[in-house]
Amino acid sequence: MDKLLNLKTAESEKVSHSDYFRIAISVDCVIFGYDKKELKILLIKSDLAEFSDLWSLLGDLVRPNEDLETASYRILKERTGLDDVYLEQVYTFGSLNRHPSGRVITVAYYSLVDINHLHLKLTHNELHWHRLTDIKNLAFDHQLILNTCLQRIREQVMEKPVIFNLLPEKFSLRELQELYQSILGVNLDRRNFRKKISLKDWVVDLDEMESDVPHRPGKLYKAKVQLRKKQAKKRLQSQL
Amino acid sequence: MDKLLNLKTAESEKVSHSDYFRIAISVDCVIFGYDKKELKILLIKSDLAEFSDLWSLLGDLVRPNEDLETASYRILKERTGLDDVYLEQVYTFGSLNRHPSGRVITVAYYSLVDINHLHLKLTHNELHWHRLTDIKNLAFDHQLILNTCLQRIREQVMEKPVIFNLLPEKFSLRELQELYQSILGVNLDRRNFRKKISLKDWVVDLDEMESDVPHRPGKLYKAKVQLRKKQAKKRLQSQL
DNA sequence: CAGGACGGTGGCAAACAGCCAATAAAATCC
DNA sequence: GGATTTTATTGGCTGTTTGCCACCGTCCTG
Repeated sequence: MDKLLNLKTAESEKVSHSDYFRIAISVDCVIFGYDKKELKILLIKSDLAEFSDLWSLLGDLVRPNEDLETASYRILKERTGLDDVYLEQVYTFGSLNRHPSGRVITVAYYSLVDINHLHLKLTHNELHWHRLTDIKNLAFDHQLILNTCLQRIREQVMEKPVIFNLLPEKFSLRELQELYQSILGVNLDRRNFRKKISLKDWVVDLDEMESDVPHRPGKLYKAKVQLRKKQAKKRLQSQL
Repeated sequence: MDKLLNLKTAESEKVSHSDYFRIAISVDCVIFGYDKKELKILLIKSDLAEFSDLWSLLGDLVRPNEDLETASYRILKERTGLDDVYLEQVYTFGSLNRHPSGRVITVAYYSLVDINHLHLKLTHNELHWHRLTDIKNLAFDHQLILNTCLQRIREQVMEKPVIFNLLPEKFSLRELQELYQSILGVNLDRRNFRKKISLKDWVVDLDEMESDVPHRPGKLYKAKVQLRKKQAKKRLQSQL
């Protein structure tokens, strides 16, 4: 039950109505990319003195007139220029002291983008891709948020065809396998991998070959379905 | 990135600092129980005129000095008297118009309680257990929240030993199977079920028998591990 | 003491998952 | 252009898991 107008309980414990509006809410996006056979995360230099020289996730406060998804898409659009990306809510973090400037509850989303298909405005904000394996100390509780999102994506990557959002439109099975290995952190048997992928019926053979590779070129494939913004919304609504 | 003190972006779009504190945050608990071979949900009569005669989930606004889990436990304690329950965050709902009285973002939790081991204060608040199959129109977006939590519990019930929170301490394998069937909405083969449970190593044979049953009594078991409040906290922290 | 309800148990077949190696095609190097 | 390197492509064997099925025993009730 939500109650705004019925504050009997609250009043009896000396909490005034306006106190309930002393909590701010933000979204933080764990933006995954994939390049040079490594999983990357997009981070920005923290703008808080407490965390000077630390990196943090991309996020912002939620505005009174936008819903959570809209806020996430806004952040992604502002930072990456993309607005047709895969985005999924993961978890909400609300510890009392997670933000040094006050009470901020944050809703974490993960996002998957094709790192080579976007051109960041890297000019005046310190925005950079970091290898997952290099990330150590993040500002706030962003390390926890990142770990939680990574765990979620690992769970989902074999269940739903989300992974293709990290790849260019055309890709070889070798590239796909290397990406899976980066995400899961294990090596996969090539033949078993190809069997499993073909069973899942997620990719379409394009009848084209790689070019500009220093070895025998492989066949190119594309994703059969691409889970993106619109599809994600439909999916949520269908839960009703 | 969270920003409270750096509101350049916001100001340039005519959003003042105080606007960010016009969003309230609540938690809503989907409290599952199990009785008479049916899955039940604990609901309360909505106290909003807009939703008169509709039932709603148990929830309340989050206080400025409590974190999300604390708020959920407080609600459970207030309503059910229990404070050692299994509780898990599921999803956060933040549509603009989900609450008729203003902007309220709510974090949904599901909870599993032993329905026969608690004595509700059913006196002056209209608080009742409802059969899952009877629930039709809930207040707010609570039907969506319920469906989302139900989906989550269905995903988790074969993965983690959470289900025992719905049962009394001692139970027979038949009771356990019937509970699984209620949650999953399917019938299970008895022999396969028993094989699978014994493989999972979640239960301990108590060397006791059912009594007061109008048929041949079965063996009684108890849960080997009980995921409850303290364990849940440890689990979250270990993600760090 | 007969009937009803449930308890307890295992084997067979199909699908799936993990493991392994040999040949072919293209690029590079000399 | 021949040798070398790198990767592509493909299938069968094996152990494991999953799904499906039926009978006899025991306790209770009437």
